Amino acid sequence: MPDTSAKLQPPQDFDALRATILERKGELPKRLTQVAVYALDHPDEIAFGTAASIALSADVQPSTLVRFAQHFGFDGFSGLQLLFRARLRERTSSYEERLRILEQDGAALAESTTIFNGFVAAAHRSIDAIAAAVEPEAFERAVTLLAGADTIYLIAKRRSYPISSYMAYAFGKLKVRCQLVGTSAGIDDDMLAMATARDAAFAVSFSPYASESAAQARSMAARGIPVVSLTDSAFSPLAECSAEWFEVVEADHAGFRSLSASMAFAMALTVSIAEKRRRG
Amino acid sequence: MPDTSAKLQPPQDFDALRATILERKGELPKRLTQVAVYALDHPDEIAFGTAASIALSADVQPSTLVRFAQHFGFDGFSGLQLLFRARLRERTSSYEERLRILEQDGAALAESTTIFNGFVAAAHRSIDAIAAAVEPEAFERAVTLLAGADTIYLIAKRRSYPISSYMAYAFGKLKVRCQLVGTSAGIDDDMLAMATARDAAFAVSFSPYASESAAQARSMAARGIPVVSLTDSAFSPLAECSAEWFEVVEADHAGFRSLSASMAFAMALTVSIAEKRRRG
DNA sequence: GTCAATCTGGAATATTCATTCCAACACTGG
DNA sequence: CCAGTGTTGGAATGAATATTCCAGATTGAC
Repeated sequence: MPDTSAKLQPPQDFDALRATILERKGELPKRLTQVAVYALDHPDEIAFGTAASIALSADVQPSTLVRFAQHFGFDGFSGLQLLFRARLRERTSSYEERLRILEQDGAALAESTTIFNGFVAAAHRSIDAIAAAVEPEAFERAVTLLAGADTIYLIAKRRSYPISSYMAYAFGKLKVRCQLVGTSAGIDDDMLAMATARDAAFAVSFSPYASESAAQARSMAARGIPVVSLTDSAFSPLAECSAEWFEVVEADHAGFRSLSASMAFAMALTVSIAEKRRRG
Repeated sequence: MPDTSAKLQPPQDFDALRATILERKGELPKRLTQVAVYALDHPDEIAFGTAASIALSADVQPSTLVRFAQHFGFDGFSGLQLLFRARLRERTSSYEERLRILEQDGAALAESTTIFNGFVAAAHRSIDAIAAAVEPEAFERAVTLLAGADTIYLIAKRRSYPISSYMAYAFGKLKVRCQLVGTSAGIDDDMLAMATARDAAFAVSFSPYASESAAQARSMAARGIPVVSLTDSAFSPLAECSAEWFEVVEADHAGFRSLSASMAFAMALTVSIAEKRRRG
């Protein structure tokens, strides 16, 4: 029994284990690396699951889990699992602590922490708001409309641009044809001129509205190309020329809005469209 | 078999169980009361322990635990234990409980609605996860580091690009000098070559990692330019070459991840940096 | 291309665990 | 004091689980 790997002292707490794993990740065989990645990325699963269930979702054999544990000096998988459970017990208490701090609001906290907590809270609120504001029927209509289009034109400038750019990326992966409008200067209008009534457009614009986006959406609508839009007010210039439009009010922190809710909406729309196409 | 105690419907979540226990506490026999008290006082023990170990520390027999569970309509002790475990998982996100219901009753709804609800739930979970994962001290260090830089280089490709593009927009509004890397092909490396040790970089990359981003971050680090990064795993190539790095695990819905949490983080970082600069 | 060393998958095994069962016990009402 | 009903402890059981083992596959060196 050449106990080369038998560290007599297995790590005593989760942080030590984590450090050891990261340190030795280079010299690990393939399957053990796979376990290492899974373990650090899904610690909760390790804590709660059984060897069999974890093995399944990490796509390895149960025996590999045992080997992995033994490689780091544990008796078996169970010993390693104990550390993951201990971590969970401690973390929940520290998380509750954090929530308490968040509530009592920090005179004592670093300003960055206050800002961070503020954006986290704002994101939560925004997402709640959009969940309440979007009517399932309207969403379904929008999906049907866009799924039926030959090419989907994505119109967004400035602050909205990250949303359309992410949609363009996702559509690419999902093999849905789309055109991202607003990239390089100049060619936008030429691109839009090629759109036909068999296409459709999705426009995003928040106050203060980029006049260009509104103008482009209007001209599309005038040519019989249906427009779906995401905006932040019923008075938005986009609303009036859209076949369907959705209102998302991103909660702000200190006057700055994040895009968390819009991003969730955009992804839901993107995936729904792809799914509807796939089904015929 | 007088199944007087056989509630056909056992409590479905921890709060319901807790309520039921408290309600019926008076009419419980001695040993079962003992278990009830122990269970509500040491929920974590119930979640992780084995029937034997719990019995030992609650000073009852294992069989009593089973009887206790059955008394409340469960099949056996294991069924009850599941609730305690679920609670521990979901304590991280109080939203999840509410939203899980949204997710699971999708049969009657249009598919697009299910997808939408799924992304809303995933966004909530992601944001909770990042709130728990980001240490205030590390965040403050990252802010200080980036606020002290002459120019902030933003490195991100593909799926991460919307994040850096939004940061670039916000930095522009906030009058913080930055360079967005990854726009047009070719000039990226020339741009990065101009960076000096007085600058800093912020890199974002999620699995599957764009090798370009990692290489650029590494080369920056090698030239003494501090790198802060946002990524989704401790094994990310970004983690090892960063002065500070943050882990955000975006919850996924049907395999697709949105960027809600990353967006909130990015905004918090951006605004914090600007704020720190403004104050000197 | 061959060999040795290491790694991997999956069946076989040993252990641990929850559960059941029954005899002994403690209350309660007559 | 005596049934009768409900409760309790602890051993027996059977299921689930972690662990071990070995043959086959893979990798790396020469």
